[in-house]
Amino acid sequence: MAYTIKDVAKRAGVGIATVSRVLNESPNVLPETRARVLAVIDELGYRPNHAARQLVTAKTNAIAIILPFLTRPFFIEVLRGIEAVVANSEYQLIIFNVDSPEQRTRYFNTLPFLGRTDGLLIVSLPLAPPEIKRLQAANLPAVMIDTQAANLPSVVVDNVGGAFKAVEHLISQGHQRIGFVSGQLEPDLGFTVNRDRRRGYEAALTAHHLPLQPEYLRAGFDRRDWGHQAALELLALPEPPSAIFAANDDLAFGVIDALRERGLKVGEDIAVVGYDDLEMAQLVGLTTIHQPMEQMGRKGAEVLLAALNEGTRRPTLYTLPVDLIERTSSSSKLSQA
Amino acid sequence: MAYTIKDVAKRAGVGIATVSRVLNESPNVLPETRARVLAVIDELGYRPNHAARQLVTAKTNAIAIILPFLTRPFFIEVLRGIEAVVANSEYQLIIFNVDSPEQRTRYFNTLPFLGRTDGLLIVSLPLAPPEIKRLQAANLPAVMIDTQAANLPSVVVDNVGGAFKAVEHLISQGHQRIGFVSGQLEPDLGFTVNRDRRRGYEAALTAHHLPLQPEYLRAGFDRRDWGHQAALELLALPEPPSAIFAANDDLAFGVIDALRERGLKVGEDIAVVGYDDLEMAQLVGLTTIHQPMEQMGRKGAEVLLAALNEGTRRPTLYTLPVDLIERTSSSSKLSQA
DNA sequence: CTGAAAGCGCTTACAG
DNA sequence: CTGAAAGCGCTTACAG
Repeated sequence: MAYTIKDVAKRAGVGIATVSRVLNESPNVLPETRARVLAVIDELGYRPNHAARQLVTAKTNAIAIILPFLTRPFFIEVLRGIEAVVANSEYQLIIFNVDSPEQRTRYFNTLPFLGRTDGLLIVSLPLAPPEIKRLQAANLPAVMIDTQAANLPSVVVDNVGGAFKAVEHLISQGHQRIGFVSGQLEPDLGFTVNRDRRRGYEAALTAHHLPLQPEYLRAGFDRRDWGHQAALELLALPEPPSAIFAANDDLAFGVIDALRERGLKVGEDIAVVGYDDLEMAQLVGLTTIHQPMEQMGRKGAEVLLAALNEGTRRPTLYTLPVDLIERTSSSSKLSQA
Repeated sequence: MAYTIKDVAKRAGVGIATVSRVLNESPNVLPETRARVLAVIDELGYRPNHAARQLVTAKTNAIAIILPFLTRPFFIEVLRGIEAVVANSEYQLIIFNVDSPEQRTRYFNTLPFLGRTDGLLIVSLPLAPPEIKRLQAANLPAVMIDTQAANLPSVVVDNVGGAFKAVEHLISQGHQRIGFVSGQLEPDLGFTVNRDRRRGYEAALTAHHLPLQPEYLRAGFDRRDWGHQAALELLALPEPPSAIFAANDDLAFGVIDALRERGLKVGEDIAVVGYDDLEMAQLVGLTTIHQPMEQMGRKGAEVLLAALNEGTRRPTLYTLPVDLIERTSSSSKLSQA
């Protein structure tokens, strides 16, 4: 078996309390004692047992991140930001992927992270009031990212405002008939992105005195093939839109695919704007709304670590800005038609 | 504070050992006793303390995954496969991202996961003999994914064979001058992919009696912009290649960008083949080698869990197959030129 | 500055 | 089938 604190103490000729003090960098140790202990630790390759330490300190030195759809680029970027911050701390990162509503419910009912982590980072998953209560009862610091809860610090982006910017951009290019393609408005996991972005879409139209046309709204699924299908449906309309705003880049890629299939030149015959600014958006020349995804992760992790280290736990709302990135998919030469 | 096993025992009118037996599903408990204990557990919302359990059982119920470059699609896909398998087990997944050689060295020297995890999944990072020895000394089961170690179970794909397939495909389309764009052949972290794929490239040329032309080899960095630059360099050659094999899709995207900038039609004027079959490859019409990335993750996790649960720990090598996916970037109409 | 002792919350022989 | 007791490897008052 591995060496224990007793082995070190015996070999260094001190008590285990002294070894513990050296380990925990207590100032109350004579320099020569410390040196002797450190030498033995080094010699033996001793490493303190985490479980024992946890048991007595009631600290795990781990934080958990709970996120849906691990493979979607958005979440990956957020994860990357989180990881970067956590890696520079003393904490370890435990990951929980929640893909289905059942899984989600099970998680927040059993709180499997309880007692295994000192804090929680919840990405994009809205929490129901009883779930929030349960978290707080467990006294587990939590930070929400890309979603918010009344009593918890939350890091969000302005989805309504971003969508507004996107649609206003199309209007400024002369478009009057603008379709909106999105995922479900009331999805299983309770996301509000699609709804928020639609609100921005509607607000922009209204602000510019354009009519809201129900047939231009295509809410379906958060999948590229839905973007494809929705675009075909829009094109089949008696009066098809001259521009399409997709609630995320992935949908936009599906839209673009469909338009090309129909022989339309994106950015010339019809304009497309996405949302996310995935890496691929640049390659495709997609005008889109850039979200600071990695920065959301960083910010969330920083807020959590601050709460953990300094005990600051005010339920602040951090809203990160979004920007319109203009590319060729919405170039203006067509629009004045 | 949270309830402890003592609270449950007292309230149920039994000893703590009996509560423990119920918790651990020992058969030696009278059904009515069990029922009473379970009722109290439920009533109190009691949850056993992990640290205490770990301390006495010396099991953490966690496994760690160590991977580089968390955001690269390849690793994400592997991670996804791992997560899917681990989520269905009793284990939790701790993630360590290792991006720099210094970080890498530090990790394998300090083994920060030691005592925090029951097993290790190492993705793509080759281990030096002393590092392997250290792992084995720590008696920590480990499985290698996309890299191999002599004494450890390893899940790999046939990179040499995949590259061979890719180049042979180009040759079959009539190409004789085939460039090769890759990342560093001897990268800091010790990856061997680029080298392996180049070996496949060379083997295919040799097998078909084509000359190896040093000026067609462009080894630089694993970044899209290098693909871009390398392509420009190849085009500037007195006798530029008629086809380019890129060691991964991301490089291929850079290559394609450059070709388009130069006014070349990919798949007509010049052929391009990538490696990885990223989601984006389909959108771009890139012919490429498909790797079962998620499956590699699954397989690795399964092997590790088997080792953990059943104690099977034979150092088996699992080689997963790769396939050529033909798309428009290498369509044959040009090649007979 | 340092050591002996108590205690963290469990599991597991050992008796019965 | 069940309970009292020992022990896992630490940290932390408490004395000195």
